[in-house]
Amino acid sequence: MTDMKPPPTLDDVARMAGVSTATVSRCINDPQMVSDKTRVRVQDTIKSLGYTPNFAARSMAAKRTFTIGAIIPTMENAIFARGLQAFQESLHSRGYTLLVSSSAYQADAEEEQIRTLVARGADGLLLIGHDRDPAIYDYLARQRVPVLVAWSYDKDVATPSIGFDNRSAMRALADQVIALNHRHIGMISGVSRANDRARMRIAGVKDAMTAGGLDADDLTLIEVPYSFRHGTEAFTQMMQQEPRPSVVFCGNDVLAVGALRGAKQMGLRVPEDVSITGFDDIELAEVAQPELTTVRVPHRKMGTRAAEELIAMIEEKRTGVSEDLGAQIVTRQSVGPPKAP
Amino acid sequence: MTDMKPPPTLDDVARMAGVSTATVSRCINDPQMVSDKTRVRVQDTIKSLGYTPNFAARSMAAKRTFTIGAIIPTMENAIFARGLQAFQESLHSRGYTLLVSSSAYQADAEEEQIRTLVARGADGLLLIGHDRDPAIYDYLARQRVPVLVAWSYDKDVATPSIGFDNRSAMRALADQVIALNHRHIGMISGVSRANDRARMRIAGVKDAMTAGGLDADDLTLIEVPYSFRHGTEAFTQMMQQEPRPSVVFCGNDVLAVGALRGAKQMGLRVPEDVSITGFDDIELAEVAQPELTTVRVPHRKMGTRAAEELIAMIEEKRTGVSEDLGAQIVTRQSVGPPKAP
DNA sequence: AGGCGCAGTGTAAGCGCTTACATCATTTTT
DNA sequence: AAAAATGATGTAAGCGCTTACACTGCGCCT
Repeated sequence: MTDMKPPPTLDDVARMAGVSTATVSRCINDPQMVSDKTRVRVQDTIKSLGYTPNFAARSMAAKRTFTIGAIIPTMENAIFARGLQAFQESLHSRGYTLLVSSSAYQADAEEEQIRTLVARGADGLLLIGHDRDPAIYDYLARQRVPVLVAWSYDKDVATPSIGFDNRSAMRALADQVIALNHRHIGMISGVSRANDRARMRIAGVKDAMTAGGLDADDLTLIEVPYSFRHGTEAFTQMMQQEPRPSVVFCGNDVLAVGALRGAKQMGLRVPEDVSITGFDDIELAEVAQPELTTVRVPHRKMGTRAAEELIAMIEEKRTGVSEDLGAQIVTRQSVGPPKAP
Repeated sequence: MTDMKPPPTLDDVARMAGVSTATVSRCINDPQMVSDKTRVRVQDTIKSLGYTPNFAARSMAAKRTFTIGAIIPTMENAIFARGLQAFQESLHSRGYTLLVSSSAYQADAEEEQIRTLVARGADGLLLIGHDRDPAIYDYLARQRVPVLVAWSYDKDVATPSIGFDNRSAMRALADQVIALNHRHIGMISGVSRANDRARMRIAGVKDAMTAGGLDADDLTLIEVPYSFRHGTEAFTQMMQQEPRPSVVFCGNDVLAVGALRGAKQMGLRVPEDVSITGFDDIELAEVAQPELTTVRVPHRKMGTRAAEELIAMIEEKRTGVSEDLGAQIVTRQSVGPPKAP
C-alpha cells in the first residue's frame, strides 16, 4: 500500500525511451523537431509512465510560465464572470493558463495579489480599471510584467486599456432618460474611491444633467458597496429625501435590482412612480421585474480582445494599444416619464 | 530607458549583505534561526534591493508550493462564491494561496484543470462533488496530491468530503411542502449526469413523495443546465403538461428565479397558482419576488472547514475525515398549499 | 584546564527542466 | 566524388532556491 515511488521525471522518460532528456523535452515543446519514429516512442513512454512535466522546473529553465494573472474586484456576482470566461477561453486556446483572484474591492488586497502573481512568474497581468497607487505601476514596470487594464478605456493613460468609456456610456443613458422630462435625479453609485469606473459613471450622469439644463450639483448621490442589500437601503433612504428623485440611476445592475426591491417594499411602482436604471446588462437585468433598462457592456469582446492584446504584448515585447469597444443602451421596462406632479 | 537589469536574486542579496545564501534563505523562511544582527542587516538589503523570491525556484527546491487548487463548476453565479471566499480567507491566514478555475460543469474541462493544477505543484485540491472518472482519483493518488470534496457529504466514499447531505436536505424541504397536500409534483433539476448533488436532490424529492404516499415515478422531471433562461423554459414547458404540477422543486435558486419569471410570463401567481422552491439560499433568493423558500447551505462554514481539513491532510500527511455540516430549510413566500381544484 | 554542547553560519548538492552548442549521419550541391 | 548543407540527437550548463551537513567559536560543565 505504501509505494513511495515519486512521480516520474523527464529523466525517467528519457531513460526508458532510450533517448536523451533533450529529445524528450523537444517532443513536448517542439514536436516537429523530432523524427516521427522517436516522437511516437517517446510519447508512448510518456503515456505509459503517466508523466506530467513539473511546472516549476519548466518555468525556471524557460523563464516563462505561460500563465497570466487577473485580479477582479469580486466574484460575488456575475459582473466580471462573462468577460473573464471569454478571456480565459482565448488564453487557453493560445496555450496560456489563467490565474484569477479577487480583491473584494480593496486596494491593499489587490496590491498583495499583484505581488503574489508576479512572484509566481505571471507573464502578464489583467487588472480592472486604472485607479491604483502609482507605486504599483512602477513595481510592475521594474519587474517587466506587461499589464493591461480592462473595463475602462482611457487613451491618455500610459497603461493600455481595453474597454469602454464609462462616462459617455452612462451619459448616453442619462441623456435619453432625462429627455423624458425628469427634473429630480438620484444616483446610487458604487464607492468611487479608487474606482474610476464608478467615478466616470457619476460624471456621465452629471454631464447629462448639465446638457439637459439641470444643475449637476442637484444630483442626489449616495455611494454604497455593490450589493443588493445596499441598493435597497440606499434607495429607501433616497426616497425619503426632498425633493424626491423621479429617476434613480444605479452604478450597476446589482444595485438596481436592490433598488427595485426597495421600491416594491415601499409600494412604489416602477416605472410609473419612479424610474430605475442599471449598468452592465448581466443576465439579472433581464430577470428582474420589471426588466431593467441598462447599459450593455461588451463583456465577451472585452475578454477576448484583452487576451489577444496581452499576449501580443508579451510575445512581441511591445507596448499595448488601448481600444474603445463601446457600450450601448438597452431599453427595457424600468424607465418611464416622471409622474405628473 | 533600457535598464535591462534583471530582478535581484537571493545571491545578490547574500553578496550585498555579506552573508551566504543559506543565511538569506533562513531569514526568509525561518527567521528565528538567525541572529538578530544578521537578520536585520539582511532584511534591510532585501528591502533596498526590492527583492522578491522566485516562486518557481523556491517550490522546486522545497518541493512545496503552499498553493491549493480549487475547481468549481461555474463562476457565472454566486453559488460557490461565498464558500470559496471563506475557503480562500482561511487558506490565506495559514499562508497558502488559492488557485481557482471553473469547469463550466464539463467533466473533461475539469480533468484538464486538475492535471494543470497538479503539474503546477498544488499541495492539495478542493473539488466539488464526488462524481468523476475513477481514473482521476487514481492519478491524484499516484501523484500524492491530497483531495477534498466539498458541497457533498458521503461517508461511504474513500475521498473525504465536507458538506451536507443533498438528498436529505432536499427531502426535508419536500416533506414539508408535500405535507401541504400537493399531489402533482414537478422538478426542474440541473443536469444530473456526473453531478451527484443534482442526482441526490432528485432522490430527495422522490423520497418525500414515497413517504407522503405518492408514487415517485409520477414526478414530472426536467433536467436543464443551471441558468435563468433554462429555468424559465423548463417551467413553461412543464406547466403545459398534464397533470400540471402544483409545486415545482428547482435544483437551485437560479433555476427557481428563472421559473418565477416563467410563471409571471404565463400570468401564474406564486404561490397561489403554483409553488416554487429553490436550493442554496444565495442572496438572489431573498431578492426574488416573491422571496424564495429554499434550502440554506452552510456556505462559509463549508469553506472554512474545508480549508482546515485540507491543510491538515497536507501538513500531517493523514487521510482526511468527512464531515456533515447540515443544511436547513428557509421558509419564505414562494410556497403555499395547492389551489383547490 | 580540557571537553562538550550549542547557536550561528557557510558549503555545496541537488530540485526537474530548457537550450546553446557539439556531434554525427544523411542528403544535396558542385 | 568530395564538399557543403541539412536534420536528428546528445551533452551539459545553468535557472534561483532549500537544506543536509560541516564548521566555528563561545559558555558551561566537571
